[in-house]
Amino acid sequence: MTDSLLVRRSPVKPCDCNLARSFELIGDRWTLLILRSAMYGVRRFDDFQAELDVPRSVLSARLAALVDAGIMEKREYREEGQRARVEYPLTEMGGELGLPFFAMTAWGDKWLGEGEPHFGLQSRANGQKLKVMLVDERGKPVKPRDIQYVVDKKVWPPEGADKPRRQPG
Amino acid sequence: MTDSLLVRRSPVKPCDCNLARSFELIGDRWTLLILRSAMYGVRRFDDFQAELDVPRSVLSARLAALVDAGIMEKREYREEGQRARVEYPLTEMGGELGLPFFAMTAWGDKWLGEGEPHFGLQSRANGQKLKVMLVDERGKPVKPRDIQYVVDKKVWPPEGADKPRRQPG
DNA sequence: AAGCCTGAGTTCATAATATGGACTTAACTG
DNA sequence: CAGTTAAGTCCATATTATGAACTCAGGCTT
Repeated sequence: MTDSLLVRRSPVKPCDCNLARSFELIGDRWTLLILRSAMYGVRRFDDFQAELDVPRSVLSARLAALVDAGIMEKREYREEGQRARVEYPLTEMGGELGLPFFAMTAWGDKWLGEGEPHFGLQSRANGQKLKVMLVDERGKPVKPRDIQYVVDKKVWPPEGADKPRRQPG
Repeated sequence: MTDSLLVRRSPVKPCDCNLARSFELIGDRWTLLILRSAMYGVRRFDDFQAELDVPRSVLSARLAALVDAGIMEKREYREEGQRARVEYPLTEMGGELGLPFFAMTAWGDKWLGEGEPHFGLQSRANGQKLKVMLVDERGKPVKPRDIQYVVDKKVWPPEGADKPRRQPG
């Protein structure tokens, strides 16, 4: 009965890892906070600036990087009888960060929250609360104990070794 | 038929937001990469250092912060006939970042990946691939169109306004 | 027309962090 | 006893962030 295997390297090198790549793109405090606001619908330079109190020069650089990455779009728009303005809406790519962000919100609610969380999701159809889960191909929820990592079609860590100490979920 | 409402502030102030709080704790490139490796089972100082090529002084500071936050634990252990060593396993709190990280991985696979992803999850019981989804209280998957934001028990954005341009999922 | 306001930035001097390499310390090992 | 390994610390330099002030264009007011 060994204690759990000593894992000395990740099975996916950081440079081949889409999680690591994502973090390269958006894994920085201001970028994440900008995206949080964007997810709620904020779109204008000065509104991001006022809400987050981010230095204007940093905001400018971060928005440019997000546009460059395809996560936001820079767009001119014109309200009735107003001059043209700039807005930064999320693209489809950016919008789909909603799921990881909501999973992260749930984590924060559980581990950092005081009292009831302010924010949640519900079904428009029946008002039921929604949560993020791991499901199998039939849509059936899976228990944490039943989860295995797979790397390049092989179970990981290799046979004989214990499973990693922690599993998602 | 107005164009979508101009949202000028998030409905949850950053300082009251558990998502923003999470980002304060772990929203930094090295911290995220350290946690990625930790999720795969890496636990030792030099192994994090070698895998990520992170400056030792930065690694030291980040690990201390993660321990302080309760996300990792600093622990002495001793292998058979070896001297005592230090390891940094994830706590339960840290392990539960698996779900948001996996959601993020799926996003990266879709939008940044080239070719087939290297990493996935499967059911131990039947080998089925697993994915992250939004489900209602009965465990039924929900379509993106059917999702509403709720802030302090009220639907948001307020009635009359359009929904935010993008929805999670 | 002159001056004011607003949104969306840019510029720049200073402050805070990161970086990389060398150094330290405490067990073991041959 | 000298060498090695793991887990750090220390420090000079380089990079990035910060905050305040400035720019610029279009529209509004009188």
